[in-house]
Amino acid sequence: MPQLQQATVRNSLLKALSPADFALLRPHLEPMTTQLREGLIDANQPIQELYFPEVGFASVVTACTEGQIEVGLIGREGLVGAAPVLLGSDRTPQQSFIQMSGEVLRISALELRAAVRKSSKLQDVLLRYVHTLMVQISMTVYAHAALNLEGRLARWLLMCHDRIDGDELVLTHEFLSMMLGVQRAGVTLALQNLEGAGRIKGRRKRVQILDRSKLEQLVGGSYGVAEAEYARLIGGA
Amino acid sequence: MPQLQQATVRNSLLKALSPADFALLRPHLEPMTTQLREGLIDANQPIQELYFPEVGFASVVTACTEGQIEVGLIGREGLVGAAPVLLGSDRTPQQSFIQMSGEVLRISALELRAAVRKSSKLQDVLLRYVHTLMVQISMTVYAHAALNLEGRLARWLLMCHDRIDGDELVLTHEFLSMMLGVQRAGVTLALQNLEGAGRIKGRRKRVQILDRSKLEQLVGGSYGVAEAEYARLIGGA
DNA sequence: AAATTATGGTGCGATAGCGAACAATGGGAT
DNA sequence: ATCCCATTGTTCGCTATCGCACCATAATTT
Repeated sequence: MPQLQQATVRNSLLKALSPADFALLRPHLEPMTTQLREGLIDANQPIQELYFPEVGFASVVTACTEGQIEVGLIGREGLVGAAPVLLGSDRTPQQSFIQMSGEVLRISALELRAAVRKSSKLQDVLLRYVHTLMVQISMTVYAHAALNLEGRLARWLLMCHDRIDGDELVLTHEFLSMMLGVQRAGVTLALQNLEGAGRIKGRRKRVQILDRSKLEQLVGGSYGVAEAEYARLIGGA
Repeated sequence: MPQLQQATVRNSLLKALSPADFALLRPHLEPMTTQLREGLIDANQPIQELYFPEVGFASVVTACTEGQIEVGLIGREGLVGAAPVLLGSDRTPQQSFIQMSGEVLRISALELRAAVRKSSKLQDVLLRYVHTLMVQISMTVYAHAALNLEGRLARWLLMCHDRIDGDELVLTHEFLSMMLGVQRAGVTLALQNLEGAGRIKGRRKRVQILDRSKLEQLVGGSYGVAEAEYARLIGGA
């Protein structure tokens, strides 16, 4: 297997590292394909590995009494498992799994911790990423508190769109309903509204993003804040 | 003014520090009384100071288009401003202000950063605290997504109760309604329900906690997770 | 003591989303 | 080509909460 080149990785967190920091991680990055719903981080279990998504993305959810609620989305801009491990906990009550299949670069928690100890610059970048994740989660609170289903759906579509190539998301209404914590029929109606307004185009198992700016009108500012923090602190790709 | 003693501070994050780490911070801690609604951290402004609450607590809110929504609560267990500063951002899109007046120990961001650079053990403790804060915010997402007003109110009361001495909270329905992102009349009804079930006793501008376990029944597991992480990672006080 | 303001209590129509059905449809399997 | 079933579309009554308005009561000021 050819060594990974920083210029060819698609994860923008890895891209943003200094060449020296990337070299620290490179020997320990293992490419891996991911399947829909594949678990990456289990709740309250020691975290053995972290994952830099290259294609596809993962959800971070809180699993509570009934059903799970998504709190964050991590794609090629991030690192799944970063928050607990970088903050010094070997586990977390949250859970992460693949939401859209693709590829990740896996690294053992041990090696990541060692690399971070060697390079404080590396630690700094990753901690700044954790900050953007915290902002994202905070905006998710806002979205649930202030937006109706249609608005939350619009926000979710925008965030997914950022993390894929092209304009077409492959997912079912059922799936969306779980992530947003609402019933499936409600998703169908909300999607129809979005489609009627020319914001998206729905096909079976597919949602095509037609007009991002029209979607952004619905989210009451809950989209874009975390993204701006990322651009400011990590890199403006 | 007498030097602060670690044994007599009430902030449990300061208490949890090693004596050497506390000594690093001590010269820079300035006691300060706080007023209701006093701003501690402004949104998108350089953070000059951080605050260890001693008495009272602060809210972290996301200010968006319309109204602000509370995402977290920081009292004598924590450090206001910890998340952005420890994660390497000099500012944050969120805002923090005093929710219940009292006392804080103020420290300049400059001095805190310097101390953290000198002692990685100090940094580790503070980062673990940031982790617990992240968990708290995640559970706030869950609360908004899965609980009705009564449940969210119960959770909020429990969290406040942890951060005060005694059983009586001084606050108005109006205030609660802003924090929970609902209308004032709804808070009145929810409080009446809680009171009818013997969980609390309401007086004008006052809410007395009568039965914590009955309150915990309403929150669907959204209370306690962050607190358990704190006990596990910082100290079981 | 009277006036004023802040706070809490209550009622009513409107709406969003739930829960639970059932119908229609498209695409993969055989 | 046909069948089957996952997926999507649609409907209906129900409940929580909103938005608004109005009144009651306590605290504060004069």
